[in-house]
Amino acid sequence: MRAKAQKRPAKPTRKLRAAKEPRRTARRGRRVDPAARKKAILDAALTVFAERGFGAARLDDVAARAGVAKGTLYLYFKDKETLFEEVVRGVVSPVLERVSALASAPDMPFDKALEALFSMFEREVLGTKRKLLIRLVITEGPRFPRIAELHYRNVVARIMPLIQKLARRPAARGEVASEAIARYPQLIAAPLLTVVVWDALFAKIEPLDVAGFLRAYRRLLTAKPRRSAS
Amino acid sequence: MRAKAQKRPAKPTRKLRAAKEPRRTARRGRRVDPAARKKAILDAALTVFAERGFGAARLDDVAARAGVAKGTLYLYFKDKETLFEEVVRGVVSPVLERVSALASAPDMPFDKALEALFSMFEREVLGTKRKLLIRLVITEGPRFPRIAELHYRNVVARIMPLIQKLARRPAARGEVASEAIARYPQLIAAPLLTVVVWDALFAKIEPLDVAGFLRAYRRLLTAKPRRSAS
Amino acid sequence: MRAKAQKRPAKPTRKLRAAKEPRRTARRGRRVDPAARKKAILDAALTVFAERGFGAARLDDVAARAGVAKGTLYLYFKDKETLFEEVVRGVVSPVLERVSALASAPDMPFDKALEALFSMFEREVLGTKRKLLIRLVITEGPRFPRIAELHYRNVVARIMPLIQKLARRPAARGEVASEAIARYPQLIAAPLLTVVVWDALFAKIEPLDVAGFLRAYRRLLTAKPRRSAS
Amino acid sequence: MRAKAQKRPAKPTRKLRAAKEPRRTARRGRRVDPAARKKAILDAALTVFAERGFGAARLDDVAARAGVAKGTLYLYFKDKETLFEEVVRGVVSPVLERVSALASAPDMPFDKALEALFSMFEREVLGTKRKLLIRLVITEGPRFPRIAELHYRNVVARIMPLIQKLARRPAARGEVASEAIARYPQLIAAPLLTVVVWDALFAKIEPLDVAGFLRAYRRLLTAKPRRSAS
DNA sequence: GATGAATGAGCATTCATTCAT
DNA sequence: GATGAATGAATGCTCATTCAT
Repeated sequence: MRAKAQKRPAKPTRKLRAAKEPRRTARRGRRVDPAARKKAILDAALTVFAERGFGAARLDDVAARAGVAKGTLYLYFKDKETLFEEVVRGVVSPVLERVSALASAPDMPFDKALEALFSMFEREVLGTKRKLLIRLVITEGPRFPRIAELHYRNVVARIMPLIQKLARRPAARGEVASEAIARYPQLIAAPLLTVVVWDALFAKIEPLDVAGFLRAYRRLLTAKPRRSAS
Repeated sequence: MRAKAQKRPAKPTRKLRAAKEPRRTARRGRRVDPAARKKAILDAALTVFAERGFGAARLDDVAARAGVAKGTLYLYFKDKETLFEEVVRGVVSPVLERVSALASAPDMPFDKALEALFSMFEREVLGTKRKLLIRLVITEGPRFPRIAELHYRNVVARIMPLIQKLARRPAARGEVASEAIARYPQLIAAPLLTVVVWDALFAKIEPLDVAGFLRAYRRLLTAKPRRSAS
Repeated sequence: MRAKAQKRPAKPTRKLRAAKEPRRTARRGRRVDPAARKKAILDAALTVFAERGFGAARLDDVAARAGVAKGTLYLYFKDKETLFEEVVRGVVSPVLERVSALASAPDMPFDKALEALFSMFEREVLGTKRKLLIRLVITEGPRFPRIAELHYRNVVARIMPLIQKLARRPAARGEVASEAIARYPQLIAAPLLTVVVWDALFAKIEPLDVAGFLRAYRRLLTAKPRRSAS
Repeated sequence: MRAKAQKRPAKPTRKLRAAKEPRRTARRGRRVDPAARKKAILDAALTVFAERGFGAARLDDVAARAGVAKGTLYLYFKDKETLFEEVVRGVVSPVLERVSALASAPDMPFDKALEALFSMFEREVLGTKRKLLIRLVITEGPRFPRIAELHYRNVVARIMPLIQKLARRPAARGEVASEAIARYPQLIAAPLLTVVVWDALFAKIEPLDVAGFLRAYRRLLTAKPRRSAS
């Protein structure tokens, strides 16, 4: 009996209460712009997913927070996974454009570029719900290879070359880190990651002076070495 | 997401013991040392929690991997959360001793100390299941304030002063980073965190030369500035 | 994001109420023989499936009727479909043996064999819950090709040759129907089907004298024609 | 059961109208005749109900197949049950007239009448969607007493007397079955039921020669006994 | 009249926890 | 002490029904 009969997404199983099932209510549609509603759901979902992780997040909570009925979620997203994916996708893209803009700035000196990059991060990521996304990706990435790949392709694979380009500009020559950064662009991510993680875990116990920390890191990257280090 | 988490042999609808089959009567061979059994459970739990996160981890899996019955878990741990906390606690402590040892080394130069610290990390953390713990804490910390605090107290609050002490030694004076590190010991954690996260997310897509990356980072920290930093 | 991550039967989604989820009760196992319990579930399921059809049947009802918790069903059956299949399978097999016995009876005259067959049907099928199964198969067969096939293989393909064998025995020669039955063994099923359907639909409105009806049918089959019919 | 019921194009998460796209403003071309629309819905519903059974049938599918919006169904029918009942009612009536015509034919010999009746059945029922209705009634009748009653009153209670009348005509005297049929008009239904069920379940595995089968059955009914039946 | 977005009750299935053996 | 069968709360998803447009 591995029948499978005809194909149907979920279950052939359902309903029929025989004869007099009441079938209740149904409030009216709030007549909201669908795009706005979709955004509300995505926002709510980002928060809930970030708070509890994909697995533990309850769509009931997402719906409640978005101010819609549970079933409405399924009008906009096929299922929990799809919702999750769209949350990830949606949060990332706007930032990417900013980064690209930076990289194409004609001849900004390396330290200026770094400063711009880091402060953009502070403003656009740390200052918003986007920082939740980063932890979410760290958290769920390994269990959802697609999420990791998506991020690699959309974020990592795009930002790293930009960083390398910056680091190799003539203006950067002679700074301690330019060579190292060109080879390990992860050096740029390291402090940002650290800030996000520290903030999530220890902010309440001992807040970190984010701006100071990032400034200190930038100095490391742009210092001029005496001779050659090590 | 089509992500369906780990592969496990499709649970085969437990075969009912043919009603009156003998039942391998006795306790089962040798009486296992309770401490060993507890350790087996903790080991299994670390793996399972790391693979799936706290929420998605199933105690069935932990029990199976530890080779005990599900009920047995409850003889050793009050509940899933307690087990989780003990996992975290148990993994961390051994490393701490190593770090303390480092810090008390009489007058190791800063760069040597850093090298020792990083390579200890490579060996004792990245090379073992302990790296799983780090992601686990990043992942679950915010949802388990106790875990975060525990970590802060046991790890962060102990290691940071050591680092600061190292960074302030006379031998470190004159290196670009010494001042910065003394103020932001998180600078030491940054590359380690980065390695752990990169490895978990992108290792398969584009592996990172961990040793090289850490070496490069160390160079940043120990470079001698030309005049003054910044 | 068609990730699919690692394979896992159902959903990677679950649990984690963060920290203090009560987790309640849990009555004791009734210490019933597993085989008996399985039978109780199958019995309950037959009734419920027959009452409402596969789709509309609620496992809650099955569990309640079997006197077990809902989760217990899943200890014995992988899912609703599997339960359904086992219900079908379980009900049919005992009857088959009876039929085979009939067919192997040395040289019972055709009319005796028919009488035995029909009265066996009355006793073993109409008089029991097995009659529910027949309607269930009619009802769900087309939507569950596996059920139909299963039935064909296990019931139809086994009974039809027996009937043909009976109809071709020398003792049957000369009776109106022997030739027809050999060619269309469905002739034997026709009255039985009719009884089952009539009973299910109209018994309350106008009961059918089943024994009389079947006797009348048998007479048709065993009458001796004057010359040749038609 | 792996059975997943009918195949339907995986519902593609309704594409939201791009927020302010024109909206094909007007009513949509020609105003359709309400009666025609009702008929379209009933036709669609018969198909869908027959394919999946009442419980598993989805009004979404009915609406789609009828080419109307889901809400429109409720302009024509109070609810799913009412729709179901009207489907049943609507399909049956036309056939009844044919049957009555048969019965009132002055003195058609019994075997002719039978032949006419059976071939009418082949043509008007088996050859059309009406055969779906029969299975539907068998399937859902017990759960919808109204449906069963309706059928009894409209079909059974009307056809049976006709058959009895035929069977009692002088022309039928002397045939094996005439007496039996007069007493058990279900004898006439038996082969028809059998054909419908066999066709639904086993047609693909082993098709039945319907015409041959019905002819053989008619011979049984019209054979002349040698002496006296049994 | 038509529409279809929104609603929310309903149900299959999972899994932490208990407890009789 | 150990076991694992049994429990039942929890949650993703479906779909009949409503109602603003």
